[in-house]
This record gives sequence, C-alpha cells and structure tokens, in this order.
Amino acid sequence: MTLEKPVFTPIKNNKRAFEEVSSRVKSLIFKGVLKPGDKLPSEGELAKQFNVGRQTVREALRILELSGFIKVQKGFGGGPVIKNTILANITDLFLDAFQVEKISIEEFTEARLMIEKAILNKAFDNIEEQDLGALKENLAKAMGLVSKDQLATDVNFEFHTLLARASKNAVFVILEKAINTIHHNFRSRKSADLGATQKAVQAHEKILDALLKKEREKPIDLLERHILDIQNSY
Amino acid sequence: MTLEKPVFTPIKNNKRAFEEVSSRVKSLIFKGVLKPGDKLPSEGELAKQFNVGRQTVREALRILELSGFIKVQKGFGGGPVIKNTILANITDLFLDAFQVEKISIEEFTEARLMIEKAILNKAFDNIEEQDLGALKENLAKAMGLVSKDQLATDVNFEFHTLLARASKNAVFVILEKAINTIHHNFRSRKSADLGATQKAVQAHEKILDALLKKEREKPIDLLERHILDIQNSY
DNA sequence: TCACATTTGTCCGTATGTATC
DNA sequence: AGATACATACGGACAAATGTG
Repeated sequence: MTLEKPVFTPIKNNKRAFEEVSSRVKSLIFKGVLKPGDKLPSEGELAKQFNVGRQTVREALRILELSGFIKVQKGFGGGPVIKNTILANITDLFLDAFQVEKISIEEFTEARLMIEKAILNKAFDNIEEQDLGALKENLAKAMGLVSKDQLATDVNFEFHTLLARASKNAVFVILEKAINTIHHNFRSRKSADLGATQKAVQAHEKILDALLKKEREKPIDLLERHILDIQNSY
Repeated sequence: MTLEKPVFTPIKNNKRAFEEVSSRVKSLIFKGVLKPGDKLPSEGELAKQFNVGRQTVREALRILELSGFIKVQKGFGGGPVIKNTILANITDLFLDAFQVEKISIEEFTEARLMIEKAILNKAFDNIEEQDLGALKENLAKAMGLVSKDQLATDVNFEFHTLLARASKNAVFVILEKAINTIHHNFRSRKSADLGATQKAVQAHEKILDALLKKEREKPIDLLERHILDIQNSY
C-alpha cells in the first residue's frame, strides 16, 4: 500500500529560518502557552534561544507584527509583547485590496447591508436575555453621551458588534468587526458630526425596541434604512 | 487663518525606515506604476536607491510579501517580483483568526450559507449573458473531467466564484474567494473523493438550470442543500 | 557535468535612537 | 541628568540556491 499524502512531516523543511521562528511563536500562541500581555524575550535573547542571528529574529517579528500577534515597544523595558489584533490587521489588508480592486463605497455598503441583515436575522433566533441587556446598556451609554453633546461613535460601532454576538456565531463577529473597522476608515475622512451620532442612536433605539417586541422583519427593515442613511451622509 | 488639518506632510515622520520603504513601493503599485509581473531591483540595489541598509530593505520586503504584493525568488535571475495575492493572504489571516477564536466547521458553514445565499440573490438581479456563458463553460469542463474519472475540485470552486462575479459586486468576489480558500483548507485534511466531485457537479448543474429558467428561489434552495451536503461529508 | 555569476538567506559587529528608572 | 536596556539601522562577510554557458 502506498500513501497518497505524506503522513510524516519532513525533518528538513524548506522553510526559511525566519518563517520557522515566526511559526514556532504562533504555534505557542495557538496552544495558549503565550497569552496577550505576555512579554517575549528581547531580540538578542530570542536569537540565542533559537540559535539564529538577530536579523532572522527581526524578520520573524515583522511577520508576527503584521499578522497582529505582537506589538514591539522601543526603549527601556520594551521588546515584543503578545497582542491579538489579528482582526484589525485583516482589515488593513482589506483596505489594500479595496485600493487595488478599486472598490467603491456603494459596493461596500451593499455588501455590508446583506451581511448585517443576515446577522440580524440569525440574531433574532439566538438572542438571549444577556444580549438584550448588553444592547440596552450600550444604548443607555450612547444616550448619555449625546445628552451631553458628546460624540458616541465608538459606542455606536459597538452596537453592531453586540448584534453580531447575539447571533452566537463567531464568524459573524469577526466579519462585523472587519466591517466596522473598514467603515471607520471611510468615516475618518469626514469631520466629526454630532447630528450623525444622534441619528444613529435614534435608529439603534428603534431597532432594539422592535427586537424587544420579538418582531423579526421590522428590525431588519430599520437596520437597512439605518445603514443606507449612513451611506447617504457621505 | 489656521488650518485644522496639516497640509504639508512632515519631513521627518515617525515611521520606521522599513515601513517607509514598504509604503513607498505599495504606493507605486496603487498608482499603477508597478504592475504584476514587474521585477523589483535586487535587495542590494534597492538599498542603494533608497539609501538604507540591506536589512531595512529585507524587512520591508517581508511586509510586502506577507501582504501579498510581491513574491521573492532566490538565485540567479531571481529577486522580488510584483504579484497580487492579497486575497489569498487575507484568507491566511482569517485562518489565524479562526484558530485563535477556535471556530468550528459548523459556524463556518452557517456563515458561508448566509453569504452565498445573499450573493446568489444579488446575482439573480444582475446576471448577464456572459456570466451564464462562463457558468456553462465551467460546468462543461467539470463534466468532462468527471466523465474521465478525474477530480474537478478547483473547477467546482470556480463555479462559486463565477456566481459571485455575476453579482457585479467586487466585495462579494473577495468574500467568496476567501470562503473558497478557507473551505479548501478544511477540505485538505480529507482524502480526495471522486464521489464528492460528482455530487457537486450535479448540484451545480441543477443550480445553473434553475438560473437559466429565471427562477429566483429555487437556485437558492438548491445552493443551500448543496452547501449543507458538503458539510455533512466531513 | 562543471564552473560561474547573481541574488537571496543568514550571521556578526557596531553605532545610534529611545523610553524608563 | 545620567545610566540602562532595548529596538533600530548600517556594513561586511559568507553560505545556499538557481539559472547560464
């Protein structure tokens, strides 16, 4: 009998040394040995431990940094620290892809609409008391800020993420976070706008209200209008 | 009059040297000056031209490589070459995120189902003759392979991408390609299966048939069954 | 098959910048 | 303000891979 696929991983792999180093570290993160906040040894120390040169370590660190696994801090007490910003880094690549593929805000909004409608539909089936509580809390916080004439942009973004959480599917949470960051990037070209914040809070209030009344279609319709409203403000 | 935002970019920015180098190259790609297939100068030459050390150039190349803008080849006549594999690299990061967030295949399938159904619905509204032609051609190719007892895995993946193209929204194409690659990754743990290929081709045939008959709901139902079928085969 | 040139891959030594104590 | 520990960056050197004659 011959095997179609290799069972044993090759002893001598063709990976470049810096790739080997970065995947070793990644693997430790996946296994939970290294957790966000943990400090990695300094470049020189890593070079000693892996028995490679410092340049090799540096290239591995660049990979881990760009992938969102670590941040590097300069100066005394600095060095590489484990972080989890993978999603933010995915978004950076999406933005690159948007530039290369020349994607318009209309296309983005259309896709966003479809995904968020699907998420809300799913959330309707799976939402729990604790999700509703989180949404209420989020809304109250946003209202508090608005009543003091302050922007509630980040809180409003969080509302959509909370809806994604209510769907009980982590893929949707990832997608929603990606959408939020991309949206945030489009948005940052525009000056801050208190009116937009107020409108968003009102829309969120209506959506939550309809959700509490156990209506399925109405919150989806409201969300659609809300998202189109956002696009038209650009 | 004072300006709210700086008009002149700072002469001395806080970017690290390798970041400056990588974003200079990226910018040339965005502007279309550098196109896929173009060869970049060698590391040493780049170091001279940017007036930095070779180590700096290498770290910049690592970033461009991981982002999917270039590939590097060793040896005579080698060096960095412009490529566009950004989407594949986005997918790699998604896979990392899936590992960190411990995403199950069920969650993935559920999200996939929602997105592909939305795409197909959109495709129904925007599909043109040339899209139908491409789908027919794809199906014919797959059938040809199956009739010779050969696997048509890649061709079958392409069917779904063609559906995304018919939606006329590039974001959907990006998402679909990401889905395909992730699916491919799940799939690769399983041995090749001729029966699965045949079933997929039959499902695609039915979907295309329903599309040609201008039916909206039926192809979506068929797609749902097809995707659930795939999941159950794991 | 064998040298040869080119280019990446890797290591080392050294110098400078930077943040903290 | 000065010492410390770290990242950042440069230049030189050699090994390894790869295509050419």
